[in-house]
Amino acid sequence: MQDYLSTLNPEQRAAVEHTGKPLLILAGAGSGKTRVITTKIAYLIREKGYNPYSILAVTFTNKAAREMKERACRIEGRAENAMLRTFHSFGAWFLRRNAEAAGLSPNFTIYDDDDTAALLATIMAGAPKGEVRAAAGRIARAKDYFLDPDSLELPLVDHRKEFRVIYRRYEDRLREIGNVDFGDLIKKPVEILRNNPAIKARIHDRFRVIMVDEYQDANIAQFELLRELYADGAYICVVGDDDQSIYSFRGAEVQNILQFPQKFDGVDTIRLVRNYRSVAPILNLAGIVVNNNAGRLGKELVAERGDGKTPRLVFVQDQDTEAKFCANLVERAVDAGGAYSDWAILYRTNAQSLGFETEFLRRRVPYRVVGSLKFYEREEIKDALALLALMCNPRDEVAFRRVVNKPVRGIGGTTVERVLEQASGVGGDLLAALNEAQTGMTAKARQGVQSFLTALDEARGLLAGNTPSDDDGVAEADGAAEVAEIDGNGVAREKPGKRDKRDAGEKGGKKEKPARPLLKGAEGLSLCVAALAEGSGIAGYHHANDDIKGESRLANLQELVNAASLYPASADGLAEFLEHIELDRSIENAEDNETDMVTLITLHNTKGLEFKKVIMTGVEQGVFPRWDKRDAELEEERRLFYVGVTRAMDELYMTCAEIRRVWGQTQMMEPSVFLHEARDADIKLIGDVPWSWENHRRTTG
DNA sequence: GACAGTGAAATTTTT
DNA sequence: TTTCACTGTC
Repeated sequence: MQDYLSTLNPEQRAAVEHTGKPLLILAGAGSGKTRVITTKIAYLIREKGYNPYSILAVTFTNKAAREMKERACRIEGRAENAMLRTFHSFGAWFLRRNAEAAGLSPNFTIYDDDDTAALLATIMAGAPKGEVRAAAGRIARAKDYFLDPDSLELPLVDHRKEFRVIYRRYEDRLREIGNVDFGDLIKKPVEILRNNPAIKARIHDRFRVIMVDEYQDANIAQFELLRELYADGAYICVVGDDDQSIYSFRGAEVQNILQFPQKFDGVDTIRLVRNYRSVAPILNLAGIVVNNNAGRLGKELVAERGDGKTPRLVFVQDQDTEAKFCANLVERAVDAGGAYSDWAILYRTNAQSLGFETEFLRRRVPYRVVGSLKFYEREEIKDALALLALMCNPRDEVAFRRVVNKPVRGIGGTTVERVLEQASGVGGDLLAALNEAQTGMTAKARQGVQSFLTALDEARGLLAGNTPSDDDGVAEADGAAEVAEIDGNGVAREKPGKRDKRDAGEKGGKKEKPARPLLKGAEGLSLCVAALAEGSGIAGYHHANDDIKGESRLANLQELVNAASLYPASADGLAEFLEHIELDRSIENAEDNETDMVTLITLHNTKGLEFKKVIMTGVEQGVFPRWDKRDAELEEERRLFYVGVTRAMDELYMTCAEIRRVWGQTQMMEPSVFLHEARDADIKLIGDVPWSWENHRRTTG
């Protein structure tokens, strides 16, 4: 009758049916972890009578969250109402509903790492960009570890006493602006729950089941959040694999999973060690290498698939040979009836993808590069998003600075600083301050300010429930501005030219460019986005750049406009759109999944994925692991090796080059220490085995 | 504010 | 080698 349970193995089934005490599921690679979680959600609803509404399951990636929801719903439709989110998306959800308790307005927007660095740059005026970035990183790390500017442990992140000051000032500025950064999405909810018993009681009342996927990647702040969310009598279940912890450099704390049994009362532990993904020799190799790590919980995976092809270690001359070898291998397999999508090329650093791309392009081997799509990091997209953010929150200093004089409208640094100063008089509203600051400006600057404010106003007017404000004497300034623009400066040709273009659109004069291309066919929120991009001049500015450099920035803006059409044209819709973009930057390329292509991917990005055939490239000392890795960091690299190897289902190849060009210099390479550690595994050597490898074998083996 | 020229630096990065 | 941040000039 419960046939959805009958396909589980005994341990999986025990994990699914477990209730009561806190549960730690140690799930090795390929042991059916996602299956267990999704089945468990269905089971709790169907068999244990839990209201789906009372179930919270958190993951780290949006992709994982989506997949979990989809799979859980396939087993039990009511899972639709369970809350399956990423940690950060849950934090944002919680924070919007309890913004007041954190001294925030619910219309806050979320600063990404770039925004954070931009804000910090205004605090660390004059500091080199690298230093600002580093400090921004340490602030993020401090928040990962749940440390305040006045925490005693802050020196563990940065021992310099200036850091405390900088962190404090950063926090103060962020509060004044009324926005949050990624770290706040976790840290603030913890603080709210600690300081507001009523809110905490409400949350405890609601969430009776808490589940966490990839628990080995949780940081301290996330652990604290779980602790606050967890109510007496509720059920908590975390799933993870200490051997796959590869993000400690970003604050993930392996101790969370290692210490879980000590941190919660009466924890039950279930190990999932049957691997259904890889053939035995691959799993054996992975196990032998990761066994060199100390401080593991320790588990031996069992290859349910049994024996299979022996992993190959391929010695190649250099990186060009390496790329050719990969292309050959793939082509030969495809000629024999295989698919391109069976294959994945793994590398340690993004820079290594270039060689493969060049070779694959030349050979017409179809490929996709995972994770390199930086759509939301593009200048034009960030500009448009800053305009939208400013509309959402007129106190957003970072957004304001970014777009106030782009395109150039005569608002220089001095004016910007003056406006920021004045803004404190109008509750931090930078647009109001800008409007007021016009009195001291040249007519030209005033014209620029007017068109900027008008554009924002018009776009806001396109949101339901808003009408453009019709005050401020916008009309009066126009006449004077016209005059000023003409007698403005020596670049006589440029200014009138721009005006011509604008007029041409309306009068149908010049045909080459439609005046407001983005507005065509826009609907929903995209109408607002398009109007803002056009009206602010950002679209025109980047279109001009396209003409010169042959880029496709206008097309990218068009993409953004299209994406917005899914949201309602309202203030809430806008906030939702911005939040979605901040929290989920993965671009779902529907074609990618359907087209037959080789996957090029960094080792880090492969977690959670599997491929029939994997080529792990650049397995050389200095590249993987990098030179500077020792102790704990070396162990993390080793886990990365483990993750890479265990992605492979049927075939694994590892390539090791004799020489490699690094930053234009040719270097002699040595096989990775991980390969030496693997030498007791069954591996087939291919190519010219280097002297050092044989030598090492003789002396140690 | 846009440019050319110079010199130093160069991971991984779920959110 | 490439990329970028910084500097000085127009």
